Amino acid sequence: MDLGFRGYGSEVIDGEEDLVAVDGMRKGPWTDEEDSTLFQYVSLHGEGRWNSVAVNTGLKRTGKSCRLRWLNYLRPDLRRGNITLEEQLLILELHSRWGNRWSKIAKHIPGRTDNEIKNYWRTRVQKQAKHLKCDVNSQQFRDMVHGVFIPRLMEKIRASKADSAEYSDPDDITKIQTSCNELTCESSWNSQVSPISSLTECAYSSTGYEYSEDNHNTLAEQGNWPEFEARPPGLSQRGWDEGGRFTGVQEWNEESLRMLRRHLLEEDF
DNA sequence: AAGGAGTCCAACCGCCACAAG
DNA sequence: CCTTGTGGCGGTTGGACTCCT
Repeated sequence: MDLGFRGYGSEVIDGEEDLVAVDGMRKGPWTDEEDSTLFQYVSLHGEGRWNSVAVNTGLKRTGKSCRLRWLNYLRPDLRRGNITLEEQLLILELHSRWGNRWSKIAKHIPGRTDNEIKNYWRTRVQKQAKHLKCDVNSQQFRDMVHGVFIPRLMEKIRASKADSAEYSDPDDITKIQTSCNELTCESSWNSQVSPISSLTECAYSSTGYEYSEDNHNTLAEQGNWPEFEARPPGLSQRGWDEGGRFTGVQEWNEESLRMLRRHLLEEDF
């Protein structure tokens, strides 16, 4: 059965004894035969009761292992291939809201597993944070995500869409903005989605303003609180400390943004 | 060509929540 | 209430693969 697997080591012959746990259950990479057995069983009987899957099929795998293999690899609705720009955008946005709630994030990205998203985050995003000497869980990094990574992704999406007939006018950023907003603010999302972005909250806190709808509306009416770029007077002009460490939203200015963008271009994030 | 370093990702592990008995 | 079984989740690991020197 060819399911288009891209995994490695689907046939294990040598060292087979290393793959058998003390309870007689197999461990390690799945063989094509095991995959086929599990696939046929779940296709026929549906998901759930994973321990009974192992019992009824004769697979020497734990229920947990069967469940994981199905969810992360055999499920027919899985998408294959690289994470797209739009998916990256969603991951960044959703992670900024929910943190490491991988399964919750995965539910909003059709065809992608929590494992895939988690791997993407750890290998790509955390690497960036490490290079920038920035804690991935810090407010600073969240600021960077919203202030630089997301705009950069949106620009990339805009550039790629500009090649298609759908977005024939490459200068029309509004269309892309709308497209991205649709991606990140769909009404189908559940009510736990924050009405304001963490970026906005952060921008408020950096000024000493408490966020409230009244405050927000007043400032918006005055036209001086558009979003991230709105930086109240008197804040530092530096975005980096002496050690090359990124220092956060209160330090945003043109120079710090240029430095960060240059770094990202070099890294091709 | 070789081998060391870095990357990617499938799979495992431990913990937790929840339901049933 | 406990205990046990089960499924789900996030963190971590290990090995194949790729890149770089």
